[in-house]
Amino acid sequence: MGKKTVSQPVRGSTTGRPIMVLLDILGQRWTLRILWELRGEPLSFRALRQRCDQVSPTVLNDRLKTLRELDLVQREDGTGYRLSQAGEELESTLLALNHWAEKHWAGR
Amino acid sequence: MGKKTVSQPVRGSTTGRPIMVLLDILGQRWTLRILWELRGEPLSFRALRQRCDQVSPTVLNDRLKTLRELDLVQREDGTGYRLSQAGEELESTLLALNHWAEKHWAGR
DNA sequence: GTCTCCGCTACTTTTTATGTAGCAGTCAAG
DNA sequence: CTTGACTGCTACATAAAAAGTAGCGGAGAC
Repeated sequence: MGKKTVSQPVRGSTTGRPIMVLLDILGQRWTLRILWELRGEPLSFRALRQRCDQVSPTVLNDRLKTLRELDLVQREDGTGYRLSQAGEELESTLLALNHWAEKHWAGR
Repeated sequence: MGKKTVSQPVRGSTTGRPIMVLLDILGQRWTLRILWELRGEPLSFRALRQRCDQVSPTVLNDRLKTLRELDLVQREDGTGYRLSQAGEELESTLLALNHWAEKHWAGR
C-alpha cells in the first residue's frame, strides 16, 4: 500500500534496557492514547483517528508504523487495527492507570 | 525563586475523564522517564537531569511543574524531588511496564 | 456511471523540545 | 572576605515534531 519508510529508532534503544525503549515509545504523543482506544475492539484507521480527537493522519500513521514494528499492534484486512497478543498484555497496565486516575482525580 | 508561570491545562482535561488527563500527561516527552528515575530515592534537579540523558532544563522544569501541580511529585528542601504518595502508587504501574518490557524485549 | 467508504501521503504552519550559556543563591574552606 | 563548587533554575536561538488541511487512488454498493 504505502511507501516503506521506516520510523527512526527510538532514543532509549541505545541503552540496551528494554524499559527505556518502552518509556520512549509510550512517551511519544498519542501512543498511549492509541493503545487505550484499541482496547476491546479493532478499529479502522479513520475510526481510530476519530477516537483520538482527530489526530493528524501523519502522526497516527507514524505511531501505528512504530507500534506494528514493535509488534504491539497488528492490522487485519477488513477489521482494521487491533492489539497484538503482546499489546493485550500491556492493556492490563493501561487499565491499572485508569484505576489510578479514577481514584485520585475522580473529582476533577 | 522563579517566576510563577503556570503550565497549560492538559488537552484531555476538557473531557472530564481522568484517564484522558493522565494519558495526556504521561504522553508528554520525558514525563514517564522522570517518574521512572524518581522511583526509589529522591533526586536533585541536576541529578535528575543527568539520569534523564541531560534533558534540557527548560523541559525538565516544565514537567516537574506539571507533576507537582498534579501532586505526583513533591520537592523537599535538602533532598530534592521525590514521588508523592500518589506518585508512589503509580510507581507500581511503572514496574509492571518494566516487567512487560523485560519479558517481551529482553533479546534486543 | 456515482456515492461512500478506506488507508493513507503531501504540504504548510504552529507548537514543542533541544542545546547552550549563565544568573543568583547557599554552603564550606582558606 | 574571597574563592570554588554546588544548587535550582531562566533566557534565548535553533531544530524537530505535531497540527491542520487537502486530496489521491482503490474497493464495494447501487
